[in-house]
Amino acid sequence: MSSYYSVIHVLKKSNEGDVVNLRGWVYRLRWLGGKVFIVLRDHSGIIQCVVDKDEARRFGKEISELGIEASIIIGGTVRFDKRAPGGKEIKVTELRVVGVSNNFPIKGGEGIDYLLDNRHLWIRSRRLTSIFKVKHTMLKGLREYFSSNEWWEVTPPILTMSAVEGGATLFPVDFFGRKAYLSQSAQFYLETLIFSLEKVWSVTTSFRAERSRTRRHLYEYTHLEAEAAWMGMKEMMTVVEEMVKAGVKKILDERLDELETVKRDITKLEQVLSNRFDVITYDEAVELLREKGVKIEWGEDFGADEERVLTQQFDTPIFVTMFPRKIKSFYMKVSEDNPELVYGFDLLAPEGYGEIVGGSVREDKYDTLLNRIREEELNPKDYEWYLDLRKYGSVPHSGFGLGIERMLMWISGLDHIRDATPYPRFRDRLYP
RNA sequence: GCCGGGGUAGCUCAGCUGGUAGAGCGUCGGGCUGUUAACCCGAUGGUCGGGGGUUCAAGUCCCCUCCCCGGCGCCA
Repeated sequence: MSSYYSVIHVLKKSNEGDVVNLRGWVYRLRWLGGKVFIVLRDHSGIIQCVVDKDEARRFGKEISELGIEASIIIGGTVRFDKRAPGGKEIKVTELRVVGVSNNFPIKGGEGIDYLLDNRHLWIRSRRLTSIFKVKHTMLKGLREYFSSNEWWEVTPPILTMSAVEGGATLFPVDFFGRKAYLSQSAQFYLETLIFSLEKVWSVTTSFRAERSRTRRHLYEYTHLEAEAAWMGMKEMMTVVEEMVKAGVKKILDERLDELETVKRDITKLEQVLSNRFDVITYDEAVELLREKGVKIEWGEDFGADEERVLTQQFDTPIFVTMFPRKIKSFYMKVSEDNPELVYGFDLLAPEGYGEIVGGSVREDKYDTLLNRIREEELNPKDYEWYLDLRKYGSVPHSGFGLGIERMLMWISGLDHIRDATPYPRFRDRLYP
C-alpha cells in the first residue's frame, strides 16, 4: 500500500474496478454470516467497505480486532452497487487495524450530560464535524472580505489590566503576583492601532465571567472585532452587512453538503444575500414592539423576548440603531441631535437568533469621554491610556464586535451555542 | 443571581397513596452471504447523587447538601 485516497475522492472520482487504498476509522460495523460490512469514515466522508466470506477468513486476526472507531487501513477495488450508501463500495482485499477500539463509549441515544462529559469522543460525530467545517469556511469568508477591502489583521493581547466596559465580569488571573484579567474585548487595543493602520480587525478569544444560563452564552468565545478611523455609523454598518453576507455566501458556495447534514434550510440563508438588511431605530423598535402587544418602557433594553418578537418580523438580519445612552457603554458617542441617544448599532439575526453584532461610533472628544467615565462612576485612572488617544491626534472612528459562535449558530440553525465550538465553556463545565 | 425540572443498571428511562427494584438499548455468547442506528435466540447487569431524620419497614415521606438540564437577567 503506498498512496491513499480520501473517501470523497473515491466517491466522486473513482470508476468501477479501480484499486484504491483508504485509511480512516470504523464508523459502523455489521456482521452478516461470514460477511463483514465496514463503514469507513475519514475527514471527507463515509464509504461502505465489504469483506466477503472467504476474505474474512483470511483476515481472521484483523477482523477480530475490529471495533467502532478503530483506525484502519483498507485496500480494495471499487464496486458500483445501488445497495451501498452513496452508490459505491469497496470490495476489501487488504485490511489492517492500526489502533484498536473496544467498546467505544458513544453508541447512540445518550443524553446531553453524558455526551458533554465525552466531548473529546463526541467531537468525531458527523454533525459536529460538519459544523466545524462550516465554521472554518465562515471564518475564511470573513477574512477574505477584510483582506480584499484593505483592512489590516492585528493581534491584540488577551491578558489585560482592567475592564473595557464597567459592567461585565472578568476572569482574574495571577500575573506574577499582580492581578490581571482575561480580555473580554480587544476594542480599546484596536482603537490604539487605527492611528497607524486606520482599518484594523482581529479574531481573539474573549472571556465573560457572568454566570449566564442561556443557550446563547459561552464563558469563552471567538470574538471578531473591527475598528476604523474616519468611519461613521452608516459606513460601519455597511461594512458589517457586506462582511456578514461575504461569510454567508462563502458557506453557500462551499458547504452545502455540511448544511444538509445539520439539516439547515438553505432558502433562509439565500434570502439574506438577496435583500438589504433593514434598519430601524430604537424608537421605532419600541413602537413596533408595542404594536405587537409587548409591554416595554422607553429606555429599557431589549431582552430575549423582545429580540425574538422583533426579528420574527424580518427575513434578514436587522440593524437596530440609536440607543438610549443609559443602557449603553460610556465610550459610545452621544448624538448631537438628542443627548439621550448614542450612535450605537446592533445586528440581530433572524429566526429568533438575536444579537450577533454590537457596534458604535466611539466618543472622540477628550472632555466628553472623561465626563462619561465619571458619569458611569468608573475610575479615570484606569482609562488613562485610552483617554490619551483623544489627546494626540484624535479622529472620528467606529467599530464593532461579532460573536463568531453566535453567527455560526444562526447560519447552521443550531438550537444551542455549545455545538458551535469544540469545547464549550459554560455553566462551569471545564472537563474535558 | 432568580424561577422551574431532574439525579434509579454502562446508556435512556419506568417505579401510583411507604412493603428492600423493572424495561429498552448496550455488553458478552450463539445464529444468519446485502446489512443501512441490521435482525433473531440466550446470558449479564444496581451501596436508587451524598448525609441525616421519621417508621416495624424509605427509591418512595421530611430536612440539609452536591451535581445536571430548561428559562430569565447580563451580553457577542
